[in-house]
Amino acid sequence: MTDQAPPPPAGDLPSGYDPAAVERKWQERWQAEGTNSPDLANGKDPFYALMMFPYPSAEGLHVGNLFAFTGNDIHGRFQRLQGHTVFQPFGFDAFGIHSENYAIKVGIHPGELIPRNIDNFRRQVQRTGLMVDWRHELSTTDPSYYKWTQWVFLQLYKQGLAYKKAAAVNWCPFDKTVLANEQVIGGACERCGTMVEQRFLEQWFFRITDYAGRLLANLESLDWSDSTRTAQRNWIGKSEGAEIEFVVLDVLEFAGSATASAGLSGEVAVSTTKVRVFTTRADTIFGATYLVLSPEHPLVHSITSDGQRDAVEAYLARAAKQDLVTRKTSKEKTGVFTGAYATNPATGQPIPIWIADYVLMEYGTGAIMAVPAHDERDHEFATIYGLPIVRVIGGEDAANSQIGDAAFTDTAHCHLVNSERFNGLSVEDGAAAIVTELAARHAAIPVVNYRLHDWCISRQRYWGPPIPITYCDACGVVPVPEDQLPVLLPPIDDFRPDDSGVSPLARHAEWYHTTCSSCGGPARRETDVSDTFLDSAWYFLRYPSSDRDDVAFDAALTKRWLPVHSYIGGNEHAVLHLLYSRFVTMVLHDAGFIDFEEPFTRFRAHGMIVREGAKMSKSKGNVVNPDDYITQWGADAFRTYLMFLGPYEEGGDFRDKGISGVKRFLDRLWRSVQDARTDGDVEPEVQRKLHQTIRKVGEDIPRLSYNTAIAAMMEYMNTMRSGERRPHVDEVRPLVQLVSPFAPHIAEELWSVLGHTTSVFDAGWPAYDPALLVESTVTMAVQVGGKTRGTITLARTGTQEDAMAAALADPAIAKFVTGAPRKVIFVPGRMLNIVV
RNA sequence: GCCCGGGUGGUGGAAUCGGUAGACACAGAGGACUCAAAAUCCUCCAGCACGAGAGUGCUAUACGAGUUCGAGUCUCGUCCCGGGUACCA
Repeated sequence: MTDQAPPPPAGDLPSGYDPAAVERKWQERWQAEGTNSPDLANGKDPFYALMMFPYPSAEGLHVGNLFAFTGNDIHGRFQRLQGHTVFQPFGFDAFGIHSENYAIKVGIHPGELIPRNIDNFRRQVQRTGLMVDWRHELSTTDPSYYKWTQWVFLQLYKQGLAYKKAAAVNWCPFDKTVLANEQVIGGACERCGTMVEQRFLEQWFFRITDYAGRLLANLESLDWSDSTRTAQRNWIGKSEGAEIEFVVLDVLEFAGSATASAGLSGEVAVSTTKVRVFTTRADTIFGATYLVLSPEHPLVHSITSDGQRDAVEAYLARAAKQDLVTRKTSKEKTGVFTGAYATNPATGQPIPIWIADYVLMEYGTGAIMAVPAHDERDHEFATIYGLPIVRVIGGEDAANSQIGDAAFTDTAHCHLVNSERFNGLSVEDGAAAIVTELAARHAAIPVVNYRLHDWCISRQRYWGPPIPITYCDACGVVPVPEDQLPVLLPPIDDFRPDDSGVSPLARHAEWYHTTCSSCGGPARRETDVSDTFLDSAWYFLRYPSSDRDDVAFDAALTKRWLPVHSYIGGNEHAVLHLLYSRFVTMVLHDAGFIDFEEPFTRFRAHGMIVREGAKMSKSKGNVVNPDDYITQWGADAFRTYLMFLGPYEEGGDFRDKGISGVKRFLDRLWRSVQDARTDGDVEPEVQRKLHQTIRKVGEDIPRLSYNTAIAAMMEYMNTMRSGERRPHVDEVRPLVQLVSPFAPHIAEELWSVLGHTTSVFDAGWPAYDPALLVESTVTMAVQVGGKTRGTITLARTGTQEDAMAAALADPAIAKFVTGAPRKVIFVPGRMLNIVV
């Protein structure tokens, strides 16, 4: 192992502090006394402190997991010290392709592997001393959990929000499996390197797009990290524009002259075929010189002219074979002419209709009006294929210049040109006026489009909850009745995917063939399992009710504990997990199961930790193993160090030697309690610093500013123990309380040494006295002409005159005051600036 | 490309409202204690210049402008690093 923790402080515990013994003792006691298990039904002031549950990998807990959990634990413990009943549950997100692929690799069934991994994770988390209520532990792979995941599916189905449609998936012909987008590297399968193809398979989808508007609008009122809200906003991608109809010209009468657009007029009949396009730039319609359809567009075959048919078919075949990732990332523009024309409704002129794969079927209408003068992609395409480029937007001083090598995409302070009666209008007014006029002719309609797609939840895989649907020849699609849940995942020895493109579940004949719950006749089970994102889209609802087998979640408990008061997790889930959770919550709200529609009142994203400036990875061999550090330094020191190494929401740099500073602090705390005296009085200077520290730590923790809270406690320690000073017990006791969220075991131990018989976490939070915070004199900076030249000490209530007198009395300052001050700026208690 | 973060000593990082830049800690140097070491405690620790010294001056928060009595903090432009996203019409 290259990632050895540095040696622990040598010697034989000079301070008497033995973290291993202390931590074992208190973990056992918490367990025995149920310290971390709140009374969910009656506890006052509920506070639900949730962290994102982990995927239990075989490698064990990553230090990044612990960083996340510890930050949540500190926040939860602090809330408890403020008088809340805090519920901090823990669970495992253990279904999915990662587990399955790993199981295939090592040749052990996931049903055997996962419980092992979970045991190891639980052991590691427990060692860390999190205030977790283990009575409510859950695993998504447990039938008593996924029974209710299937129930959630049925609720969406009942609401008409689950439907089936054919959709493209990545298919590796060698591995005979469906791949997620992230498993396709440069068009090839990440495992075997075979070029990936696309296949169309029937898949189950959730209509999350129906909720796009609400998911977007609610973001405004959520107390979430701004970066997370922005990411969601961008992902939903609202864009306002218009759908415009272009009537296709009937060219049958002159097959063979497909390229001669000049010869079109007068000889063509107007057909009833119309192409609908979506555009956000209706103002540029006079510059729309051609249309482009996506290769999958339904009109492609019917409008293609005989002369172009071979070329079009060839293009479609090539597009169909290409994998999804390559198609979406490749920037080269390719396309083919259909031979058909449509009338530009603004100019009345015929324009050619092309097919190109840069137009995506799943967005908008799958067709665009191309304006090469003002859109980069259209410009590139038009340049390659020699299509006309007509400028219709003028800038402030470039109104008449030609379009050169690049599209002109500015809109601010621009106006329409070459657009007949719309000339001179601003971009915004022009778009509105054109849409209004086309709408009057029934050729356009204002439309809002979202980038967000419906959520594909089908996985042609083994390791997931079966989708609770059956197919009956007589009754069609029949959902499994709720009282027949769960549909158990059958044990299958060979769970590898095969060439068929359907889930391995289809090979289990006994399971696959069932009876129709509606007519009693023969039926077949749906063989797809659901996406792991569905498992995690509702788990927060399950935690408080995890011991209930008759309902997914108890109504009263849910009302009491949800929405989640505080949710902490990584920004890598900023979009999908959080969005899906919000969606499922909204649906359950609309179905009347819960009375809130947003699951997480407050969300904060934590940062990432790196090690010695480099990202941690197995291949670099620089992964921090929490077990090593906890063994050598103790969980308390490890937790506190993780929180000290940088701002929690930004992450930090784990430097191996840094932990010694935190350990020294805990050693010093230990000795301070042993050395504390009960005679005499507290010292006013120390007392003031104490009260300042209580305030600072109490303000920093809710802001997740853990690193500065720890620094403040260290500062206080330096004051209290300055020069081996023997502290008064009243100076030490509150510090034990302040430290307790960070280093809970040592705090409990010292709290009991100080004579308390109950948990420090039931002792409340120390109060500070505002009157004791202020000092009678203040040190103020004195500037001359804006440059700091010295300081003066002044009574707190000192006036500007006092300050001036004191400043001028100091020759080091006075020497810069060369003449009568032109201006004096005085900020009471802070600074004085003399401008000469 | 676009969208978010970020850039401060040898290092990780402080500076909450525009008001003494570098808290706290690591590393380093020196000292006390000790036969010695460890542990502990104390002192020093941005750069440059001048000074025997106490000290004094100047320059410093990626770079360049700007606003202001005063900018790490606000505005504009540029560069670099990290994360997310990818032809979204």
